[in-house]
Order: sequence, then structure tokens, then C-alpha cells
Amino acid sequence: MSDLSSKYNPKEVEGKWYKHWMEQGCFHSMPDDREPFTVVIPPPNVTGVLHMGHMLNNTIQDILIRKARLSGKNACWVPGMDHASIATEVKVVKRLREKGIKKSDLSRDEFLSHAWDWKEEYGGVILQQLKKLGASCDWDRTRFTMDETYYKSVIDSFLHLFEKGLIYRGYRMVNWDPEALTAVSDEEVIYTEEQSKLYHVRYKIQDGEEFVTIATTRPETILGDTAICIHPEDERYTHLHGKKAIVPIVDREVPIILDEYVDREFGTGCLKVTPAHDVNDNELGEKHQLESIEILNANGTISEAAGVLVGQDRFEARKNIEPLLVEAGALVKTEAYENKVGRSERTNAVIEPRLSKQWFVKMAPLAEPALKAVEKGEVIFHPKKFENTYRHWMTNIKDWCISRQLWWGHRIPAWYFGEGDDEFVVAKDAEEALQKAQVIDPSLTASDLHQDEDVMDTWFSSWLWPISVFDGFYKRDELDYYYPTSDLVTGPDIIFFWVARMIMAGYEFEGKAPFKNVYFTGIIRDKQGRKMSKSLGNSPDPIELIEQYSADGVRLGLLMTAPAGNDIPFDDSICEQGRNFTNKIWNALRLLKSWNVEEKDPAAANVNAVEWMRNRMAKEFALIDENYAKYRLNDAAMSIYKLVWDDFCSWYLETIKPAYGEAIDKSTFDATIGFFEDLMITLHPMMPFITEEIWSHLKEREADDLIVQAAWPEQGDYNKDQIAAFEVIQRITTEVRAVRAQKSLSPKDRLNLVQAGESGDYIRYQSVLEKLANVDLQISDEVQGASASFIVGTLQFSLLLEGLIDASAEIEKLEEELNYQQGFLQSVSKKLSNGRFVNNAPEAVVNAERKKQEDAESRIRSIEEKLKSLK
RNA sequence: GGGAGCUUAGCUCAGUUGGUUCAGAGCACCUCGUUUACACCGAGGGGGUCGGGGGUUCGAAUCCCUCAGCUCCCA
Repeated sequence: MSDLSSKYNPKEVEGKWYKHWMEQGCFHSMPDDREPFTVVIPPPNVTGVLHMGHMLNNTIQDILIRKARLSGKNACWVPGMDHASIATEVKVVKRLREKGIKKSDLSRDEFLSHAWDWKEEYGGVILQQLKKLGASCDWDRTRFTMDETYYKSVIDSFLHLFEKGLIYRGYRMVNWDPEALTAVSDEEVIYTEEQSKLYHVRYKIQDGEEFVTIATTRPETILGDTAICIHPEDERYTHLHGKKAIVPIVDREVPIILDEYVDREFGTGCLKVTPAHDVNDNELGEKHQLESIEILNANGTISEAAGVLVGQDRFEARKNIEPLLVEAGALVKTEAYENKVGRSERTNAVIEPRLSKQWFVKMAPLAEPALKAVEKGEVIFHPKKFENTYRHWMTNIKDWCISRQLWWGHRIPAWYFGEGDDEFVVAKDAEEALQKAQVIDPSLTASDLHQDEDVMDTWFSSWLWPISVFDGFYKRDELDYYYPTSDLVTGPDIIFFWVARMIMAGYEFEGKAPFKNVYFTGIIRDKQGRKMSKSLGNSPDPIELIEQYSADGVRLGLLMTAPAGNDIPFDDSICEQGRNFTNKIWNALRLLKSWNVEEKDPAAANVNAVEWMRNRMAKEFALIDENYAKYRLNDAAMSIYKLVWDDFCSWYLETIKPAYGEAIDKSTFDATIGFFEDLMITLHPMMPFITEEIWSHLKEREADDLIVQAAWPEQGDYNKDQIAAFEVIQRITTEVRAVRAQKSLSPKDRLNLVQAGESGDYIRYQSVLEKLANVDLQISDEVQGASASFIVGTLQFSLLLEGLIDASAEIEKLEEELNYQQGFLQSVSKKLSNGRFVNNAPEAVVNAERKKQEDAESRIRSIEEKLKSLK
């Protein structure tokens, strides 16, 4: 029969089932009596499109969620996206510019309305794309970090921390992005080695003809120098103590200060100090009470304070200051130099250290419980090695700059009411702000107050994600049920940005960790090991990949090569394996569907095969469960892959396959359907679509009888001896086939196989052997005529091949084997005759060696006998 | 500069407390094959001094030291 195509057609199938699952509400979760299993999606950036990292990440989340659902838990996967303050604002500004509108011409509200338009138009593409992947998110719960209630919770968390004294406003050196015109946090600066130039510049010492030489990669900052620093114990410069130096070009007199911070080995051992434009110099400046001259404007141009090159961009100024230095006789030399340059993660602009007033979160008190949580195992990282990274960051934590000079985001809830910068109140809205302000000055009115213009770092909203997606700041019903969530799946690149801060927020606001396990995926790279990026153009389009290899195929391909935390060198061909697997499964179905079923007694081989397959599956299912528990998903995938392909298709189905024109007995057939069902359930988390399709073909079913909500196979007992006996059958079969291949004998010719001596446990499955190897088996020490021989374990077999055997070649082969066995015996015997081994090694090990010795002796005996009969 | 990790087959990786014939898996590769499920397939096969060197031990891919190479994090 079989009206089924010989090739599996995923395009139709995948769309059909996703739609059906949605219609049946299979992914929706509400609190009930069952144990919850909750995952919150790492909210993709609203500006983004699906890339390979999302594919891997969300495949893993879907596997965990589907596995939990099948295991009878109330599985809830909450999707959503974040507003990506800086990235979105950059995009909106760019789009407006293309339309000829400048951001500065718009009011804040006008700009935000454009931003929301943009969000409605382009936002959430990724979530739509995830449906193609099969992601079983509860779409009714889709959240956005700027939803009304979510927004409110971010503001409330700010108030809470401010009132606790954990948020403060301070004048500090921050990482300034001169392109986006905002501060960014330490984590948003990417340092890379870049080719630059080292300028050696000499400063004249006041009252004399002497000079000191410094080296700098940023000569334009010379204009803001307010000191020269040397090591107090540097004997080369002892005579300069207490003197002053003259800054070239601007001829400013600056002190020569002494500080152990200076590295005497580096360069000349003299350091120029620019407190306004370098983090370390700033510290020196505070310590030695130096003047701080800001020679740069916010947009990276030279300010009035510099005196020269005013208005030029910092890079232009860097070039143009060179002739000025030459003119002043100050430039000693320049040389090529490689140094680390920090760039903005979002705009790629070179970050400028800049002094400004910003809002900070005091991190040490928040870090303490968060570090303990991981150390005590309340939160477990997979793989464990990331705990080291985490500990290191947590114990060296710095305060978090959370203000951004942007409009798109959660606006800082501080209202200023006076002339001074420090006259402000923090409140949940303007009304409350006025009340609070009036406590200080009763004469104030609403128009005297103005809100801080800045918004908060996006991560200051996403660190609340596991709480705020359930509106946890305002109601308990859902939070109490779903929180703490179960597993978080994310990339190690955001361990500090997000994971660590979520743990902090979890303890601060809920007193509990936000999740129990964190699964860190690897980073997907191209074949050459480079990170995938838009600028390199080395990232395949995931949607095209799905078109080509099916969602199931791509999922399996990604999974099999991706142990937790290991980077994946991606190549399209790894998806091919997944696609081929779907086709294999499909054809196993076609085979079953082609059989006629009859009520009759099963053949012995069928009874045997069913018994073995049941054992085999029970054993492997236990292993799969174990691997799930250890988050070794690639191992679980490999197990099920081999179980289906090798055990079920190559051994089991080949054994029970009826001869052409014959029917299969009903009991074997029914057992086979049951096996197939369990195999598909076990595979379903990894390949949801094809398993649902197969499920629908295995039996007549109601519309709601879906594999997506089937029951995970229960752990059953299995008989190890029966599995071992079958393995012997498999090895004998392989040997027989190898002889056939060597002698070019057709698998159709039935042969006689003789086993010498006593039969082994394998004899239980004699009928399977006879069918698969196409032989008649006898136990006998008498072998008539020419034969090919082989050994399995300690059993000696002869395949009767009258007229096909070259006796001398056979003898040669046996002698080679004999030689190997004797060598092996010798090494084992040597070990056993070593008194220190026998006395020191555990008894079990010694016994194992004795067994090896006996087995080798027995094998040698049978080879020798066989040789005697041939000669 | 400080810290963490890695190095096993052509590729990607397993390998538990040092001990079974322990050097493994998948892919790739080679040979044969169109046998009525599947060539997106079947059968069979080859391939590694476990990065180098030294040590501990009856015994080391596994533990220790050292050298080399690579990766990541922090500054």
C-alpha cells in the first residue's frame, strides 16, 4: 500500500501542526495542582532579527519545556522582548534623519511617539520567527519591558533601592559614547587590540634646560594635563621632586607629583596626568587634588577650555596636534603601537572616559546574597566552570551606572525643584513628587518641578524579568506559583549583564533566586571559528536553513554538536544529518504501513525481537533521563538517534519484517506500534514536528490526542543478560556479513554456521540470528569441509563454504589471530605473575585479569584445534 | 598585567573514583551494493604515541611538575 511519499515533506507538516497546537491551546499554562516548570525567555532585542544564537538558545528552551510538559508538569514558557534603549533609539534617530527630521527638533513626547511607531512596525519579528522553529511559548503571556505594568515595576524598584540608599547620584568618571551622547556601563564597552601610534613628547622642567619625556596614544589630551607623575623611588628623577613642568603648546605650569602607581619599567617612567579624561588619572587627580580641565565636549570635539584646536573632532585634533608639538619642539618621536581600545557595544564609537553626573546602583550589598546563592547551590550553573567567572566578577564588583542620556526607556523618577543640582525628590509620579517637594518647601508648585531627562539602562528593567512578567510587584497569585522559575537558558556573554543581576534582583525583591538552573549555551561560530556577525556576513539566515533542512533537522543538527558551554563551529551540513534522520523515521513509518496484519501465532524471531527491543528501550530511556537530569542534551540526542536508527530500524524492524507477500502477526505489530510511539515521545522535545506527524499516522486518533501532550515513558526494569545475549547475536551477524562481503556472496544465499563446543546464552536468540544472518546454526565440534572461521567472545564459529575457501589463506588468517591472542595472553600473564600487582590491586581487578587469562587460553585452544583440522 | 579553562581519529566531542579486550561516538572518508521502507539508503572497512617532556604508581588519556599552543573573562 503506502500512499505516503518516499520522501518526508516537512514544509506542509510543520505549518500544519504548529497551527493545530495553537488552536488546541497546547502551550497555554495557568496555575493548577501540578508541579510548575517555568522558563522565561531571554527577551530578544526589539530591534533584532533571528540569528543562529537565538536558534540554539530557543531550541534548548523548547526541549526543556516540552520534556517537562510530557513529564506531567505544568510547563510555562513566557516569551517577550526588551526595549533595547540605546539600540532602538539609534535606529529611530537614523530613520528620522532619513526623513529629514532631527531629534533635536522634536519634543520628547513627539520622539517617543515615533519610537512606539517603530516598535509596532518592526518589533517582535524574532518572536514570529521563533514559531517557525517550533517554540512552544505561551504566546498569551508575551511581555514587553515597556508595557504599562512592567514600566511601573521598574520605577517602583528604583524607588525601593533609592529609599534603601542603594541608588545614588554622583559626579563620576563614566564611559561616554560621544556618538549616542550617553553614558554606558562598564559591561557595554568592548575592548579590542587596535593599531595606533605612540607619541613621545617632552615637557620642559621649569627653571632649567632639562626635559622629561612621556609617551601617550592620545596626544590631544595633553591640552588637559594638570600634572606629571613619577615614582617616588625612581632614582632617575629624584632631583625633580618638588619641581614643576611646562605643558607644551599651552605652556601651563603643572606640578611634578610622586605616586607609586607609576610603572617604572614602562616607557620612561614618567606619566602625564589628565584627570578629566582618564580613569586612572582621575584617581590620581583626586588623591593629589589636581585641577581637572575638560578639554572635550560631549560630542567628542575639543572644547573652549583646551585653548587650541577648539571645535575639532578628537581624531582630527589628534592629527592636527602633531605639527603643533613639532613646532613647540616637544615631539621626540612617534612609533607604531598596538593597544586596547574600548568601543561602544551599540554604536562602535570609541568610548571616551568623561566626568559627569550619573545615577549609580551600589552593588556590594546586592552581590553578597547573589554570590552565596551560587556557592550554596541554590542556583546551579551548567556547565559548572562559569561559577568561577561569576565569583570573580561578584567579588570585584563595581557600582553600576544606570542612567542613560536617552529618551527611549524608563525615565528616571527624580524631580528637581530648585536651582541646585542636588535639590530633588524621588517619587513614583509628578503628583507624589510635588507632595514630597512641598515637605521641603511648601511654596513649591507643579511648575517648579522638572523631571530628570534621562532614562535607565535597559538591563535595569530586564533584571526584573522573572518577577515582572508575572506582575510580581503587584499581585501574588501567579508569582507564588511560577516563581522561582526552573531553568534559564542563555549565552555566557551576558552572564554579568543579565544573569548575575537577575539573581541579585531575585534576592532583593523576592528573597529567593529567580531560577534553579542556568544553562549556558556555546557561541555559534563559522567554520573558521569566527563569531557570527552581520558585518562579516558569515551568519546563515535561520529561516532559509529551516526551509532547506526543516525545523526538526536544524534543531537536531544544532543540538548534536552542542554540549553545554562549548562553542559550535557551524556549517550547514550539520543540519543535513537532522534532515536525513527525519527521512529515516518517515520511511520506518512507511514500512510499517505497508504490512498486512493477521491474527496468527508470532514467529519465534518476532517474540525474541519484541523481548529484546523492550529491554533495549528501557535501558536507553533510563540513560536518556539521566542525561536530561545532567543537562547533557547532546548525549540524550545521540542516544535517541542511535536507538531509532540502529536498534529500531536496522535490527528490530529488519528482524520482524515479514517476507514478501506475507503478513505480520497482530501481537508483534501492536507491540511495534507501541515501541514506535514511545520512541517518538522520547524524541518529541527535540524534533516536535515529525514526531507529531508520525504519532498521527500510527493510530486513528481524536483531534486532541496529540504527542505534544502525551505521557513520557515510565522507567521500566530491563534484563541485562538478554541485552548482552542479543549483542552477541549482533556481533555474529556482523562477522557472517563480513565474510559474505569478502567472498562476494549474496545475502540471499542461505549458509550453514557451526559453533564449536558448548552453546552460549546467545542461543536464546538463535531464531533472530538465523533470520538476520541468513544461516542455519548447529552446535558441533565436527566441521565438514572448507569453512571460514571467526571468534566472538570465547565462542568459535565456522561458516561452511565448500569450494569457496582458500585453505592456505584461511590458515594464514588464523595464525595471525593466534599470534595476537598469544601476545595478549602473555601481557596478562605477566601482570598476574607480578606479586605487587596481585597484592596491591583490588580483588575485582585481579579477578578480571584472571578471567582475561582464561578467556585468552580458551580462544587459543579453539584456534589451535581449528588449525589442526585444516592442516 | 591578574584570573579561569582547553589540547584525545580529517572535523566536533565523550571518556565517572587511576584498573574489564579501554583508546570510544557521530559526521567525514574508503570498498561493495539498486535486496519491494529509505541512495536523505544498506552492508563492510580503514584511521589516534590521548599536545611535548619529566614524575608518582604494580598500573596513567585520567594524579603531580614543566614546556608549548589555543580560548575566554577581568584590568
